Amino acid sequence: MYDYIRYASPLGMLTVAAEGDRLTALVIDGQKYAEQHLAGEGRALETPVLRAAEDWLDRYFRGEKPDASALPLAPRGTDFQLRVWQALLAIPYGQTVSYGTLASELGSSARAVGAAVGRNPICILIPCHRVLAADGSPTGYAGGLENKEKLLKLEGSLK
Amino acid sequence: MYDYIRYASPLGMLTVAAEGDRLTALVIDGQKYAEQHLAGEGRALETPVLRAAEDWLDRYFRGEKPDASALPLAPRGTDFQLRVWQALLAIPYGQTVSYGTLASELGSSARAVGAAVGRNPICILIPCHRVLAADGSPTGYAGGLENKEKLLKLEGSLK
DNA sequence: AATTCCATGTCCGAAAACGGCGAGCATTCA
DNA sequence: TGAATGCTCGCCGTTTTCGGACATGGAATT
Repeated sequence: MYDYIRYASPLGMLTVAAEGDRLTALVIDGQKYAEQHLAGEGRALETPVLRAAEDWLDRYFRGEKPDASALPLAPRGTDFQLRVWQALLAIPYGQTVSYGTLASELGSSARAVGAAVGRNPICILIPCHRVLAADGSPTGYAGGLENKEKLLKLEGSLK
Repeated sequence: MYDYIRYASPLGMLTVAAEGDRLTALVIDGQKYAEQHLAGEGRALETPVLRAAEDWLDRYFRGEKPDASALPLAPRGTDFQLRVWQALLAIPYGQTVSYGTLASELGSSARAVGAAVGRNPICILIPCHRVLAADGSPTGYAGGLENKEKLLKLEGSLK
Protein backbone atom coordinates (compact mmCIF):
# COMPACT_ATOMS: atom_id res chain seq x y z
CA MET A 1 0.00 0.00 0.00
CA TYR A 2 1.53 3.28 -1.10
CA ASP A 3 0.51 6.91 -1.38
CA TYR A 4 1.16 8.94 -4.49
CA ILE A 5 0.78 12.29 -6.17
CA ARG A 6 0.86 13.26 -9.83
CA TYR A 7 3.17 16.06 -10.94
CA ALA A 8 3.13 18.02 -14.20
CA SER A 9 6.74 18.44 -15.38
CA PRO A 10 8.54 19.49 -18.56
CA LEU A 11 8.98 15.77 -19.15
CA GLY A 12 5.25 15.08 -18.95
CA MET A 13 3.22 13.77 -16.05
CA LEU A 14 5.13 12.11 -13.24
CA THR A 15 3.95 9.84 -10.46
CA VAL A 16 5.72 10.19 -7.13
CA ALA A 17 5.06 7.42 -4.63
CA ALA A 18 5.88 6.84 -0.97
CA GLU A 19 5.38 4.25 1.71
CA GLY A 20 5.12 5.83 5.12
CA ASP A 21 7.63 8.65 5.20
CA ARG A 22 9.99 7.35 2.55
CA LEU A 23 9.93 7.75 -1.22
CA THR A 24 9.75 4.48 -3.12
CA ALA A 25 9.17 5.53 -6.71
CA LEU A 26 9.24 8.38 -9.19
CA VAL A 27 8.21 7.37 -12.68
CA ILE A 28 7.47 9.21 -15.89
CA ASP A 29 4.24 8.38 -17.72
CA GLY A 30 4.99 5.67 -20.24
CA GLN A 31 8.19 4.62 -18.48
CA LYS A 32 9.42 1.08 -18.91
CA TYR A 33 9.06 -1.29 -15.91
CA ALA A 34 6.76 1.26 -14.23
CA GLU A 35 4.35 -1.50 -13.19
CA GLN A 36 7.06 -3.15 -11.12
CA HIS A 37 7.87 0.05 -9.28
CA LEU A 38 4.22 0.80 -8.51
CA ALA A 39 3.10 -2.75 -7.69
CA GLY A 40 0.12 -3.24 -5.40
CA GLU A 41 -2.52 -0.83 -4.19
CA GLY A 42 -1.97 2.90 -4.21
CA ARG A 43 -4.05 5.86 -3.09
CA ALA A 44 -3.85 9.49 -4.16
CA LEU A 45 -2.82 11.27 -0.98
CA GLU A 46 -0.32 14.08 -0.47
CA THR A 47 1.71 13.12 2.58
CA PRO A 48 4.50 15.33 4.01
CA VAL A 49 7.29 13.50 2.23
CA LEU A 50 5.43 13.77 -1.06
CA ARG A 51 5.01 17.47 -0.55
CA ALA A 52 8.75 17.70 0.07
CA ALA A 53 9.41 15.84 -3.16
CA GLU A 54 7.12 18.25 -4.96
CA ASP A 55 9.13 21.21 -3.68
CA TRP A 56 12.30 19.47 -4.70
CA LEU A 57 11.04 18.98 -8.24
CA ASP A 58 9.82 22.58 -8.45
CA ARG A 59 13.27 23.81 -7.60
CA TYR A 60 15.02 21.29 -9.83
CA PHE A 61 13.07 22.17 -12.95
CA ARG A 62 13.54 25.86 -12.15
CA GLY A 63 17.26 25.24 -12.65
CA GLU A 64 18.33 25.08 -9.02
CA LYS A 65 20.46 22.27 -7.65
CA PRO A 66 18.50 20.87 -4.72
CA ASP A 67 20.18 18.21 -2.62
CA ALA A 68 18.69 14.78 -3.20
CA SER A 69 20.17 13.49 0.05
CA ALA A 70 17.67 15.73 1.85
CA LEU A 71 14.87 13.37 0.88
CA PRO A 72 14.52 9.89 2.43
CA LEU A 73 14.75 7.38 -0.41
CA ALA A 74 13.78 3.74 -0.04
CA PRO A 75 14.06 2.02 -3.41
CA ARG A 76 13.46 -1.72 -3.48
CA GLY A 77 15.81 -3.98 -5.45
CA THR A 78 18.39 -6.75 -5.34
CA ASP A 79 21.63 -6.22 -3.45
CA PHE A 80 23.45 -5.48 -6.65
CA GLN A 81 20.84 -2.98 -7.84
CA LEU A 82 20.97 -1.15 -4.53
CA ARG A 83 24.74 -0.87 -4.83
CA VAL A 84 24.45 0.56 -8.32
CA TRP A 85 21.76 3.08 -7.36
CA GLN A 86 23.83 4.12 -4.37
CA ALA A 87 26.71 4.79 -6.74
CA LEU A 88 24.45 6.91 -8.94
CA LEU A 89 23.70 9.20 -6.01
CA ALA A 90 27.41 10.00 -5.82
CA ILE A 91 27.49 11.57 -9.31
CA PRO A 92 27.35 15.35 -8.84
CA TYR A 93 24.94 17.62 -10.67
CA GLY A 94 26.27 18.55 -14.09
CA GLN A 95 28.68 15.61 -14.32
CA THR A 96 28.40 12.30 -16.11
CA VAL A 97 29.97 8.84 -16.01
CA SER A 98 30.13 5.99 -18.47
CA TYR A 99 28.65 2.56 -17.85
CA GLY A 100 32.14 1.14 -18.15
CA THR A 101 33.83 3.27 -15.48
CA LEU A 102 30.90 2.78 -13.14
CA ALA A 103 31.25 -0.96 -13.72
CA SER A 104 34.93 -1.08 -12.92
CA GLU A 105 34.36 0.93 -9.74
CA LEU A 106 31.82 -1.68 -8.69
CA GLY A 107 33.86 -4.64 -9.90
CA SER A 108 31.19 -5.66 -12.34
CA SER A 109 30.53 -5.38 -16.06
CA ALA A 110 29.12 -2.51 -18.08
CA ARG A 111 26.36 -4.72 -19.33
CA ALA A 112 25.16 -5.69 -15.88
CA VAL A 113 25.38 -2.10 -14.65
CA GLY A 114 23.31 -0.98 -17.62
CA ALA A 115 20.57 -3.41 -16.71
CA ALA A 116 20.50 -2.22 -13.11
CA VAL A 117 20.57 1.48 -14.03
CA GLY A 118 17.64 0.86 -16.35
CA ARG A 119 15.53 -0.42 -13.45
CA ASN A 120 16.05 2.63 -11.28
CA PRO A 121 12.66 3.11 -9.58
CA ILE A 122 13.27 6.71 -8.52
CA CYS A 123 14.01 8.67 -11.68
CA ILE A 124 15.71 12.09 -11.58
CA LEU A 125 16.22 11.94 -7.78
CA ILE A 126 18.52 8.99 -8.34
CA PRO A 127 20.23 10.48 -11.39
CA CYS A 128 20.37 7.56 -13.77
CA HIS A 129 20.34 10.09 -16.60
CA ARG A 130 23.95 10.99 -15.79
CA VAL A 131 25.26 7.69 -17.12
CA LEU A 132 26.31 7.78 -20.77
CA ALA A 133 27.89 5.42 -23.26
CA ALA A 134 31.67 5.30 -23.39
CA ASP A 135 31.74 7.70 -26.35
CA GLY A 136 29.68 10.25 -24.46
CA SER A 137 26.37 9.71 -26.23
CA PRO A 138 23.19 9.26 -24.21
CA THR A 139 22.33 5.68 -25.07
CA GLY A 140 19.12 4.59 -23.41
CA TYR A 141 16.52 5.73 -20.89
CA ALA A 142 13.53 3.88 -19.53
CA GLY A 143 11.60 7.16 -19.48
CA GLY A 144 12.31 7.92 -23.13
CA LEU A 145 15.56 9.07 -24.70
CA GLU A 146 14.28 12.59 -25.39
CA ASN A 147 13.68 13.03 -21.68
CA LYS A 148 17.22 11.95 -20.86
CA GLU A 149 18.46 14.64 -23.23
CA LYS A 150 16.19 17.27 -21.68
CA LEU A 151 17.54 16.52 -18.23
CA LEU A 152 21.15 16.64 -19.40
CA LYS A 153 20.56 19.96 -21.14
CA LEU A 154 18.93 21.37 -18.04
CA GLU A 155 22.01 20.39 -16.07
CA GLY A 156 24.29 21.85 -18.72
CA SER A 157 25.92 18.52 -19.56
CA LEU A 158 24.60 18.53 -23.09
CA LYS A 159 24.59 21.36 -25.62
CA MET B 1 4.19 -10.06 10.21
CA TYR B 2 2.44 -12.79 12.15
CA ASP B 3 1.87 -13.78 15.76
CA TYR B 4 2.43 -17.31 16.98
CA ILE B 5 2.32 -19.64 19.93
CA ARG B 6 4.00 -22.97 20.54
CA TYR B 7 1.91 -25.93 21.64
CA ALA B 8 3.03 -29.24 23.15
CA SER B 9 1.00 -32.04 21.58
CA PRO B 10 1.13 -35.85 21.36
CA LEU B 11 2.67 -35.26 17.93
CA GLY B 12 5.46 -33.09 19.30
CA MET B 13 5.74 -29.34 19.40
CA LEU B 14 3.41 -27.38 17.14
CA THR B 15 3.55 -23.78 15.98
CA VAL B 16 0.22 -22.03 15.52
CA ALA B 17 0.33 -18.74 13.65
CA ALA B 18 -2.14 -15.97 12.92
CA GLU B 19 -2.31 -12.67 11.12
CA GLY B 20 -4.72 -10.32 12.79
CA ASP B 21 -7.68 -12.38 13.89
CA ARG B 22 -7.29 -15.23 11.40
CA LEU B 23 -5.24 -18.40 11.56
CA THR B 24 -2.69 -18.74 8.79
CA ALA B 25 -0.61 -21.73 9.79
CA LEU B 26 -0.36 -24.75 12.02
CA VAL B 27 2.80 -26.75 11.54
CA ILE B 28 4.46 -29.65 13.31
CA ASP B 29 8.14 -29.31 14.20
CA GLY B 30 10.15 -30.78 11.36
CA GLN B 31 7.29 -30.53 8.91
CA LYS B 32 8.09 -30.24 5.22
CA TYR B 33 7.55 -26.84 3.55
CA ALA B 34 7.17 -25.27 7.01
CA GLU B 35 9.38 -22.34 5.99
CA GLN B 36 6.91 -21.37 3.27
CA HIS B 37 4.01 -21.35 5.67
CA LEU B 38 5.85 -19.24 8.24
CA ALA B 39 7.56 -16.83 5.85
CA GLY B 40 8.54 -13.40 7.10
CA GLU B 41 8.77 -11.98 10.60
CA GLY B 42 6.90 -13.54 13.50
CA ARG B 43 6.56 -12.65 17.15
CA ALA B 44 5.55 -14.85 20.07
CA LEU B 45 2.28 -13.36 21.23
CA GLU B 46 -0.91 -15.08 22.34
CA THR B 47 -3.76 -13.26 20.64
CA PRO B 48 -7.43 -14.17 21.14
CA VAL B 49 -7.66 -16.31 18.04
CA LEU B 50 -4.54 -18.19 19.04
CA ARG B 51 -6.01 -18.84 22.45
CA ALA B 52 -9.11 -20.20 20.73
CA ALA B 53 -6.96 -22.50 18.62
CA GLU B 54 -5.26 -23.70 21.76
CA ASP B 55 -8.61 -24.61 23.31
CA TRP B 56 -9.58 -26.36 20.12
CA LEU B 57 -6.41 -28.46 20.17
CA ASP B 58 -6.86 -29.28 23.86
CA ARG B 59 -10.30 -30.66 23.16
CA TYR B 60 -9.25 -32.43 19.98
CA PHE B 61 -6.40 -34.34 21.57
CA ARG B 62 -8.67 -35.17 24.51
CA GLY B 63 -10.78 -37.12 22.01
CA GLU B 64 -13.60 -34.64 21.52
CA LYS B 65 -14.76 -33.56 18.08
CA PRO B 66 -14.53 -29.77 18.04
CA ASP B 67 -15.86 -27.94 15.02
CA ALA B 68 -13.11 -26.54 12.86
CA SER B 69 -15.53 -24.17 11.16
CA ALA B 70 -15.72 -22.29 14.46
CA LEU B 71 -12.21 -20.95 13.87
CA PRO B 72 -11.45 -18.33 11.19
CA LEU B 73 -8.96 -19.88 8.78
CA ALA B 74 -7.04 -17.88 6.21
CA PRO B 75 -4.58 -20.14 4.42
CA ARG B 76 -2.60 -18.64 1.55
CA GLY B 77 -2.20 -20.55 -1.70
CA THR B 78 -3.01 -20.74 -5.40
CA ASP B 79 -6.61 -20.90 -6.55
CA PHE B 80 -6.33 -24.63 -7.04
CA GLN B 81 -4.80 -25.21 -3.63
CA LEU B 82 -7.55 -23.20 -1.95
CA ARG B 83 -10.16 -25.32 -3.72
CA VAL B 84 -8.49 -28.51 -2.54
CA TRP B 85 -8.14 -27.34 1.06
CA GLN B 86 -11.77 -26.23 1.02
CA ALA B 87 -12.71 -29.75 -0.05
CA LEU B 88 -10.69 -31.19 2.83
CA LEU B 89 -12.80 -29.26 5.34
CA ALA B 90 -15.85 -31.14 4.08
CA ILE B 91 -14.49 -34.52 5.18
CA PRO B 92 -16.20 -35.39 8.50
CA TYR B 93 -14.34 -36.53 11.61
CA GLY B 94 -13.66 -40.23 11.47
CA GLN B 95 -14.07 -40.53 7.72
CA THR B 96 -11.49 -40.73 4.96
CA VAL B 97 -11.27 -40.19 1.21
CA SER B 98 -8.80 -41.25 -1.44
CA TYR B 99 -6.73 -38.90 -3.54
CA GLY B 100 -8.50 -40.29 -6.60
CA THR B 101 -12.08 -39.64 -5.54
CA LEU B 102 -11.14 -36.20 -4.32
CA ALA B 103 -9.56 -35.56 -7.69
CA SER B 104 -12.60 -36.60 -9.69
CA GLU B 105 -14.82 -34.42 -7.51
CA LEU B 106 -12.58 -31.49 -8.33
CA GLY B 107 -12.15 -32.41 -11.97
CA SER B 108 -8.40 -32.76 -11.60
CA SER B 109 -5.88 -35.56 -11.23
CA ALA B 110 -4.89 -37.54 -8.17
CA ARG B 111 -1.31 -36.46 -8.63
CA ALA B 112 -2.10 -32.77 -8.60
CA VAL B 113 -4.40 -33.19 -5.62
CA GLY B 114 -1.65 -35.02 -3.75
CA ALA B 115 0.74 -32.15 -4.32
CA ALA B 116 -1.80 -29.61 -3.07
CA VAL B 117 -2.79 -31.66 -0.04
CA GLY B 118 0.88 -31.95 0.86
CA ARG B 119 1.19 -28.16 1.03
CA ASN B 120 -1.68 -27.68 3.48
CA PRO B 121 -0.46 -24.87 5.74
CA ILE B 122 -2.95 -25.53 8.54
CA CYS B 123 -2.42 -29.14 9.65
CA ILE B 124 -5.04 -31.00 11.68
CA LEU B 125 -7.56 -28.13 11.51
CA ILE B 126 -7.68 -28.64 7.76
CA PRO B 127 -7.73 -32.44 7.96
CA CYS B 128 -5.28 -33.44 5.27
CA HIS B 129 -4.61 -36.58 7.28
CA ARG B 130 -8.01 -37.93 6.20
CA VAL B 131 -6.83 -38.47 2.63
CA LEU B 132 -5.52 -41.98 1.97
CA ALA B 133 -4.25 -43.91 -1.01
CA ALA B 134 -6.80 -45.76 -3.12
CA ASP B 135 -6.08 -49.03 -1.28
CA GLY B 136 -6.72 -47.37 2.09
CA SER B 137 -3.14 -47.08 3.26
CA PRO B 138 -1.88 -43.78 4.67
CA THR B 139 0.67 -42.86 2.02
CA GLY B 140 2.45 -39.66 2.92
CA TYR B 141 2.36 -36.78 5.37
CA ALA B 142 4.42 -33.65 5.43
CA GLY B 143 4.46 -33.80 9.23
CA GLY B 144 5.76 -37.35 9.31
CA LEU B 145 3.90 -40.56 8.49
CA GLU B 146 3.78 -41.72 12.12
CA ASN B 147 1.88 -38.59 13.01
CA LYS B 148 -0.67 -39.20 10.27
CA GLU B 149 -1.25 -42.63 11.78
CA LYS B 150 -1.60 -41.22 15.30
CA LEU B 151 -4.26 -38.80 14.14
CA LEU B 152 -6.18 -41.49 12.27
CA LYS B 153 -6.09 -43.77 15.32
CA LEU B 154 -7.30 -40.96 17.54
CA GLU B 155 -10.23 -40.48 15.20
CA GLY B 156 -10.90 -44.21 15.09
CA SER B 157 -10.24 -44.53 11.38
CA LEU B 158 -7.27 -46.77 11.91
CA LYS B 159 -6.92 -49.76 14.17
C1' DA C 1 -0.72 -60.18 -12.22
C1' DA C 2 2.85 -57.09 -13.47
C1' DT C 3 4.39 -53.13 -16.28
C1' DT C 4 3.98 -48.92 -18.78
C1' DC C 5 1.74 -44.62 -19.90
C1' DC C 6 -0.45 -40.65 -19.07
C1' DA C 7 -3.19 -36.78 -16.76
C1' DT C 8 -2.37 -32.48 -13.60
C1' DG C 9 -0.71 -28.32 -10.57
C1' DT C 10 3.24 -26.58 -8.36
C1' DC C 11 7.91 -26.05 -7.01
C1' DC C 12 12.85 -26.24 -7.67
C1' DG C 13 17.16 -26.29 -9.92
C1' DA C 14 19.77 -25.93 -14.06
C1' DA C 15 20.47 -23.89 -18.30
C1' DA C 16 19.80 -20.53 -21.65
C1' DA C 17 18.60 -15.97 -23.20
C1' DC C 18 18.67 -11.17 -22.75
C1' DG C 19 20.01 -6.58 -21.97
C1' DG C 20 20.31 1.38 -21.42
C1' DC C 21 28.07 -1.90 -22.81
C1' DG C 22 32.61 -1.66 -24.59
C1' DA C 23 37.08 -3.20 -26.42
C1' DG C 24 39.40 -5.00 -30.48
C1' DC C 25 39.87 -5.61 -35.17
C1' DA C 26 38.72 -5.11 -40.06
C1' DT C 27 36.98 -2.20 -43.70
C1' DT C 28 36.00 2.03 -45.97
C1' DC C 29 36.61 6.69 -47.52
C1' DA C 30 38.98 11.07 -47.60
C1' DT D 1 47.75 8.18 -42.38
C1' DG D 2 43.64 8.71 -39.82
C1' DA D 3 39.04 9.21 -38.62
C1' DA D 4 34.51 7.03 -38.96
C1' DT D 5 31.75 2.85 -39.25
C1' DG D 6 30.49 -1.94 -38.57
C1' DC D 7 31.07 -6.61 -36.79
C1' DT D 8 32.16 -10.03 -33.17
C1' DC D 9 32.80 -11.46 -28.76
C1' DG D 10 33.13 -11.26 -23.78
C1' DC D 11 31.08 -9.30 -19.76
C1' DC D 12 27.66 -10.57 -15.62
C1' DG D 13 23.10 -9.92 -13.05
C1' DT D 14 18.39 -10.97 -13.90
C1' DT D 15 14.54 -13.13 -16.13
C1' DT D 16 12.56 -16.70 -18.61
C1' DT D 17 12.20 -21.39 -19.92
C1' DC D 18 12.43 -26.19 -19.43
C1' DG D 19 12.77 -30.73 -17.37
C1' DG D 20 11.95 -33.47 -13.25
C1' DA D 21 9.89 -34.72 -9.11
C1' DC D 22 5.97 -35.20 -6.11
C1' DA D 23 1.61 -37.58 -0.33
C1' DT D 24 -1.80 -41.00 -7.16
C1' DG D 25 -4.64 -43.91 -9.84
C1' DG D 26 -7.00 -45.61 -13.87
C1' DA D 27 -6.64 -47.54 -18.49
C1' DA D 28 -4.15 -50.01 -21.79
C1' DT D 29 -0.46 -53.43 -22.76
C1' DT D 30 2.45 -57.38 -21.75
